[in-house]
Amino acid sequence: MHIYDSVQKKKLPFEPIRANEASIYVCGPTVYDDAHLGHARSSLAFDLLSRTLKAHGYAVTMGKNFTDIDDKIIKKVEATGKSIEELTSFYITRYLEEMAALGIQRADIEPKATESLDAIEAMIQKLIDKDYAYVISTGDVYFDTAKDAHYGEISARVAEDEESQSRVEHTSEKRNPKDFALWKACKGEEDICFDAAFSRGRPGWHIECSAMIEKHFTGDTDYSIDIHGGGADLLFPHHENEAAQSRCATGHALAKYWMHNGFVQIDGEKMSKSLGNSFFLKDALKLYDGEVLRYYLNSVHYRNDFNFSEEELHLSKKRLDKLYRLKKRVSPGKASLPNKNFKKALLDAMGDDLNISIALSHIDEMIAKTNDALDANPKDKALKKETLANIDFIDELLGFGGKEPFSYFQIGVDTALKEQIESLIAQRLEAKKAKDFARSDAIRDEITALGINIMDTADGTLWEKA
RNA sequence: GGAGCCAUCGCCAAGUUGGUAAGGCCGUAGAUUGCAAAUCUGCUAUUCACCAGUUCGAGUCUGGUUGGCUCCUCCA
Repeated sequence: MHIYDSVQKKKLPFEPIRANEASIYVCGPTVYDDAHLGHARSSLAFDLLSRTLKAHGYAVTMGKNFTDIDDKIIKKVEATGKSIEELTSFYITRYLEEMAALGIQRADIEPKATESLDAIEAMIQKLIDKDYAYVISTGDVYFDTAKDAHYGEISARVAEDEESQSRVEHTSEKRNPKDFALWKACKGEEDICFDAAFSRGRPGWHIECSAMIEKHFTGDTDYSIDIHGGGADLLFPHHENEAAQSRCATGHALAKYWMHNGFVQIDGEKMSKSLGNSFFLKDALKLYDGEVLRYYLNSVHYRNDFNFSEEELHLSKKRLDKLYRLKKRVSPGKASLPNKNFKKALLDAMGDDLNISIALSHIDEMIAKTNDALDANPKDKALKKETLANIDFIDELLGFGGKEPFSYFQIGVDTALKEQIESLIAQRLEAKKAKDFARSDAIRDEITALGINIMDTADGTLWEKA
């Protein structure tokens, strides 16, 4: 299996620290607001990575944090009058629910910053002791980038360029403009802060991840974890700083491989709060089924930017529908074993840095071939069982196709409507039997007007929501 | 101003070490159907933003041009 390392900028064979094991840590959200499609894409990308590694036989340990202490959270606390606990646990719960709707498997370790303060304080203290960090008069603690010879290697940033044209304003007693805060001392008495040896305050953003990884993963190996993931915007400064802290504190590298997912864009621009073009996941899930969203958001390679459009989403659903129509055709029944070649083709495609496009094309090919064979021999039981197993495997590896096929096509149809449809179909059948095609077509129009498509098959009339 | 990514059919989108353009949607012709729908089959880029170069051979390598995006501030 190969993955693309965004530090070395090339595809590398995946050789984990420990044979047959894979540890992944992904930067999770700062929980001060609802998740948007961009969060979904990142989660989806690393869910796919985790599933792929598992299918390739690795025992995966996935860690994903929640940043639950931060300026933005504090602002929101002040604005809403809610407690920080109340606020963050609300968004964490919602985040987990929404991700579950997308079929994302829960991480094995889900640390929160506020529950990792001991590890954070310990790591900062270690950096101070080793003289990689310094405390200024306000009590803030900064990382001294000049002391780290390897600083800049993660994001491949030239050391000289930052000063003159940087958009960052530097004030304070920082020794170097690139130095970043490990700990921010509290300023007012009302501030939300915690006691630490160096000052009363709260952790900087970057140190959290390093400390949590250190706490939950690190052993006495050359790297703390195998793969560190996150959005492409985290490469600098977040991951650069994480790597520096961990390297200097622990004496070994943070991650063996770094993977970054591309952005979700709206009309060709990055979706972000500041541009005001965010599409919240909760709103998307009101309009579309989570599985359809998952299929759509995963249909483009994780490293590419993803231009979201509702039109494309609908087209994408058509492709998923075909899989479920096939499933309908081979259901109900018991799955046997997936076709060996098919399974291998999917594993190979996904094993090549998650080449989802190739995987999907194999699925489409399998669908066409199976339909063809079923047209020729509708009672091929062995094929039906194998097909069910193929679809089970798709669900395991890619996370779609797992629903009961009849219910998939009835999402959003209530019981009353369902009864109405079935009654109309029965009436139409009567008309057809009497060869009263004018009437049967009129009934079909009536059904269509309800937003339902029907199709006559050898097994009777089937219907699905348009 | 600095750093990087990207540009493939009407649309979405693959394309390891250069070897003669996957797949899906749409469209179209046909099989099937009372008609549809669904399903299947055929057709649909001599060409990969543009220019020049290396090569027997380039979408794939090199240089340049144009256009788009991202990072350098919180950000998935």
